[in-house]
Amino acid sequence: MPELPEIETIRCTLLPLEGQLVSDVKVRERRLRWSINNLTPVINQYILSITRISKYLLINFYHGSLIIHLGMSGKILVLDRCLPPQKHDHVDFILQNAKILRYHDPRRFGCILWTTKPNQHKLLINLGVEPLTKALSGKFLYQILQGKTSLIKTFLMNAKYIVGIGNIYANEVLFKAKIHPLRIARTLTLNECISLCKAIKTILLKAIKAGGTTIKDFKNANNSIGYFAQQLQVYGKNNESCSICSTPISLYRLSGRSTYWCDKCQILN
DNA sequence: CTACGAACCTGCCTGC
DNA sequence: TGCAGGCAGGTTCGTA
Repeated sequence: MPELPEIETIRCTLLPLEGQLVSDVKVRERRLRWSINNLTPVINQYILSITRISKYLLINFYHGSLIIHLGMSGKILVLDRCLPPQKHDHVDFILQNAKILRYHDPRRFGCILWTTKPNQHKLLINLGVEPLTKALSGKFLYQILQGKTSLIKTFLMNAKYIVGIGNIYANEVLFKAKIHPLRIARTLTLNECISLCKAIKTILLKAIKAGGTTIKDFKNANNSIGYFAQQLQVYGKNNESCSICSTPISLYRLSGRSTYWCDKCQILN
């Protein structure tokens, strides 16, 4: 479900929980992507901060952190009081103010892991640059593309190089930069890397401002939808007219992922 | 080392 | 109405 803008949106709606004490944890289903480990260390501990690395949410305590990933279908909700758990409501964190932070994930591709050393955790090391920091520049992008024979869209979605870009935003960013998704990564020119870098930052920031993209069921922790879907130019627009040139948008399945582009605006050299 | 498809799961939608 | 098949916002793993 969620890419960087959606996780960041959820993080912002969770910020009021900073400073709260976790009074109890209820785990109903441990079998996520990895089995949920022992979460009892967070009981009677204060939430110091809630941060994001890549698509991971980190709930930080004095002596460790919860690493939370939402996979494809995960949701986090803050409930004002304890409502009866529904199907796939796998974990509740009960706060001292009686609110509940509830984790819901039908497909169970997500994870919740407690760690005392988040900086050394295997999920968080070996990640690429955060796209909204200065570390990502056109020049840097050009440098890391050298020698890469993968397709540019596949490259953008690989968190080893740049984190946070999933299928929706990879399609949108390439359209904005006028680069064909099937271009071989290393063939991009420096100028194309500069415009691609600019497109990444612009689109991710706009999507965060819009509260994320709700295609089907994305909701933030307050159960509100995001409005970036209204600004999508190609994702999910198969056969609709390109907003720039009216050419019908193309669709191709690239390694299991729907890939959308405008054949006229995005030239394959 | 790189790059790609399969696999992990459930739910929903389409078409027969 | 039922059922098979395809698809879904992510990531890791095995294989070439």
